[in-house]
Amino acid sequence: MKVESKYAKKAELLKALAHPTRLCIVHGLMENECNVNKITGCLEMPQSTISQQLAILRSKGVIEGRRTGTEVCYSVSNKKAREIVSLLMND
Amino acid sequence: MKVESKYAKKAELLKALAHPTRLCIVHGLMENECNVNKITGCLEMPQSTISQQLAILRSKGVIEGRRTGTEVCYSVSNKKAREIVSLLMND
DNA sequence: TCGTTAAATTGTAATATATAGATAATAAGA
DNA sequence: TCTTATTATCTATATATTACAATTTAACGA
Repeated sequence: MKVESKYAKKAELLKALAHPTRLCIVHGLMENECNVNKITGCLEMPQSTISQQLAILRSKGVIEGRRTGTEVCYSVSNKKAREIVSLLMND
Repeated sequence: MKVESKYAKKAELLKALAHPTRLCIVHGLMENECNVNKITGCLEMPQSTISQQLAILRSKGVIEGRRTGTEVCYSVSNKKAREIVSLLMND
């Protein structure tokens, strides 16, 4: 792989996490998986905004959701993301 | 500290690193400190572009430079940034 | 003081990202 | 099928980021 694209790829993951709302979502999901509704309540933002941030995290492979009925339960599926957030938030 | 601002602050660090050029610079500086000129040669970009990225990293406290004569030697001054980049790049 | 080298700053156009309201899709239950 | 709950998508707008050329600043030696 070319050097540039290696860094580009890695930077993509950081970029996915480099936003207060998304960081908060991922950190929250690391402790307990939950649905968009709960997150929405927590973050005091319109549902569409949260849903859009979840879509970004999903598209970058950071999280994944499984649907049960009308709800979607999200969890952090990316190990590297998990490690980075732990490292970043521990203190 | 408010929860939002905690995440905002942490996200700032990630944002500083979340760019291919900046990530490359920091990773490079972790192995050997060097001046802007060398980095410029490495990355094949105009000097002003590199200098701008260095300014961003500096302003976020990721790196610091000490001047010797006409040159400025940069090094990674932020421990957390160092750890994140190691974690991110190791594989 | 001039000229040279190295680096920082500034101006600006192109591009990307964030946000929120409105609307659509999906699933379940009456 | 109609209604409700939950989540996703569309669209418009505001804001931020990025890249580069041009300019400026800083340090040095002749």
